[in-house]
Amino acid sequence: MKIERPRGTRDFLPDEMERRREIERKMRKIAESFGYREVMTPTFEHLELFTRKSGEGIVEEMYVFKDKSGRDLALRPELTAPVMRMFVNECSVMPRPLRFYYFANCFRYERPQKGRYREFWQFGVELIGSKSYLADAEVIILADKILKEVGVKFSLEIGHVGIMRHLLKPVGEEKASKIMRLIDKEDREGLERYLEEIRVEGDLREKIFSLVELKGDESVIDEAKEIVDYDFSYLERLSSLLRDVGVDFILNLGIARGLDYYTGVVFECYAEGLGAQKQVCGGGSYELSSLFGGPVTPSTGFAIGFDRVCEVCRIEEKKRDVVAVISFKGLESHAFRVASKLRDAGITAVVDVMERNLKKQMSFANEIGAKYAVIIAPEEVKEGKVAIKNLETQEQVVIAEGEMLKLLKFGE
RNA sequence: GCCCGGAUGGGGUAGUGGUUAUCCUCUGGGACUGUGGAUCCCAGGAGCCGGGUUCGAAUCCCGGUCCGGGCCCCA
Repeated sequence: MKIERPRGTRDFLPDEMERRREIERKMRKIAESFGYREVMTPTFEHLELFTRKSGEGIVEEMYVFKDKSGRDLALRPELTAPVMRMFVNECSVMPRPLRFYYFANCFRYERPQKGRYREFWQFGVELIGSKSYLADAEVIILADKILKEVGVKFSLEIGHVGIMRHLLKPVGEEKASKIMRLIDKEDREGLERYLEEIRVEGDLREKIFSLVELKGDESVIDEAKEIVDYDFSYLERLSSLLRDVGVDFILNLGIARGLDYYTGVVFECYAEGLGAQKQVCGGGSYELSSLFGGPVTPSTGFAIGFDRVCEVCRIEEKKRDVVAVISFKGLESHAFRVASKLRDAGITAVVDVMERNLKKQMSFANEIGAKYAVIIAPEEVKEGKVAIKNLETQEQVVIAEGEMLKLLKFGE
């Protein structure tokens, strides 16, 4: 009986891997051009790292296990918490701000769907240590640039959870959090019911519903000012800066987060063509450091759903040029030696390992899309020469082995 | 966790409660031991798993698994 892949996991064949690596390479390059440096954290962590951040409820959606000493561990469901743990543990004296990026697989125990897998990849950044709107601006510009550069069609929505939190101050923190969660879920009926339950009525109730509906260009800030007495200059300066540098976005004051550690600006990117799982990027400013035993450290970051990007973006894989080294029976060692020379020169060279006849070797070279065949034949070997055939033009020349590199030209 | 639809060689498929499961493609070999894409020949390889109904099940029924779509969730 065959053994199948576990549910929600995927195999990636060479064509697809080349494409994924190409997309990954572009993302890395852009992040690095902004001064972000790669970090890596463990594939599994103490369960508590994630429950402290997101609550006990998420245990249901994680791969949780005990190790042989009975420790509760979990495969990472995301990377912000691990990166912040690392920051608290080992980065306390590094100059601020810190610019980190990561590209790694994550695991969630959820029902697989289009664009949702149990093992999936996230590309993300964390900009740690600045409370300025400039930090949010940089991170948004970076996310925007990456998605544009890989050819994703998306819309960017920016909100600010501080505004709603300010409005909700009178109801107390706990109730405010619950309200934020209901807003995040877009559960308007549930919100209605809850507000009734805790007897939030009249003016405040109206204001909550009005604020949630505010979505559009910067004019929504003026409308919001009518609703809540809050310092909007942060959002105004951010909006203005983003416009100045050519980032397209809309403001959506209805964006909330179900979790309490988001502190200010939050943003999301939605792509077309992904069905229900259309969010390709989510981010915002947060404060997790103190939750993990470090000093209060304002941070901002985002995570891109790499697999979703791969599904909708335009990037094609880069095919490697290949040279097939073909030899007659008895000349295999020559073939291996010639192949080795080509490889040393940076060329991908494949030799026959099937002990096939010449015709089959040629046929195979053709099938794998080799551009050249270097043919090792008895007559030429005697004179220290090889035959080089261009498989596209069918031209063939005999040349001294030492000269062969000159004839192998690849388009670029 | 819930709802809907699927599952036949590696890929794509046909078919019917009853001999040896169809075709295409593919893979390996040969025709063809100094040269690729063509052709021909030979070989290889399949009814998701478990249970039930039946003289007989790949086919009908039930359960599970996996895939696709949707809900929930989405840190």
